[in-house]
Amino acid sequence: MRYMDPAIQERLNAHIKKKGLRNTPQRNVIVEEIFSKDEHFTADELWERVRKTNSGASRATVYRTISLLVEARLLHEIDLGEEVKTYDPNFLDRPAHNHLICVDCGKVLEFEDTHVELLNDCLSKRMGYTPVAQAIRIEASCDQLRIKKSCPNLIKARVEGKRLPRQR
Amino acid sequence: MRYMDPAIQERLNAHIKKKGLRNTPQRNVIVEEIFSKDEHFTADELWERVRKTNSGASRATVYRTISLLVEARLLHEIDLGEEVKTYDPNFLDRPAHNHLICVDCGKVLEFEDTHVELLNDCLSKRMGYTPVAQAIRIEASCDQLRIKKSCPNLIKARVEGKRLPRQR
DNA sequence: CTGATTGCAAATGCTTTGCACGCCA
DNA sequence: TGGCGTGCAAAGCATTTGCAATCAG
Repeated sequence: MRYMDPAIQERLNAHIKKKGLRNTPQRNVIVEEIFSKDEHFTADELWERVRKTNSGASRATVYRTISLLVEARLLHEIDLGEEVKTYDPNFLDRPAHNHLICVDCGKVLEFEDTHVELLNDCLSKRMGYTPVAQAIRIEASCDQLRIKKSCPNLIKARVEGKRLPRQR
Repeated sequence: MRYMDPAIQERLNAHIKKKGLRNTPQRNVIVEEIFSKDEHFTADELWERVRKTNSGASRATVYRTISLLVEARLLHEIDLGEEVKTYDPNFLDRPAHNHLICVDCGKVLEFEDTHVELLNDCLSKRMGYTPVAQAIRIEASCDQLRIKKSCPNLIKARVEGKRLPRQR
């Protein structure tokens, strides 16, 4: 459990003011719910979490708030290779991070790496384009599982009954 | 205009045989349509192209054939940051390519770069995961446009009435 | 007061599916 | 002949939107 970074509230207020929007209790509950954890989520998962707060906020408002936050660049839509859209609330802390997905257990890890910048520079020189943003999804297999034949995440995922990645 | 690589047909036949499936004229028309160009496409764009062949293949069969080809790993779903799914028929030629999207005109360029392999090695050492696949989308601005105030792609895109990227 | 925001339900848009018929092997 | 593949229309599903009521500033 994590408390919401005050910088989020600040930036959101700035956005709201700039756009001539208003403050509402429903929106505040949803924003609080999003940024009180560092978990990735889908719209539906967020709606479930919001519902449990008994704040009365509706599904439509959840969707509208997500759009608002994405527009304000406080929340990012990320590509995890899933069918449904997934959102990531951690870009204020780590603006340049990307995602690694374990093909064995489905666990998502965030990473930052200087090779991404090197790649950007290289493309700039070779292709005549200057990168402004990148979205990298890396699917990888767990070394520990291959070597030791077991991996704590996989065991945990099975115990929790999570849907494991499709096998190839 | 490009002719379809015979290797595609071969691999598709192998997949069909292995799965106990059958050859049909509708499916052949759709496969031919996909691999006769190196263009990325959405299901709906493909359906339009197939319709013009007057082969009588239906929209449902277009969707079913796309699924079949993705499963056979002859076609890849790619992340261009669009709302609708986009498919790329060029992975047999260049299995490790990724995509750069011009934020000015929307043009999509394919690239391969050794830094991606370096990134993979690095993650392997640092995080204990061995990458098996990656999907990289880089958004970049056109240097020529910034320097010369004009870019042939942008002019072309405007003439053709293409929808330009949303401005930020 | 003004108009942004909300909840609800209906609408939307892409994709999948059930079914009966047809066709490949 | 068996059962895979097809077209059609209906269903599914996530997301968006119209509307009237409500509420913030």
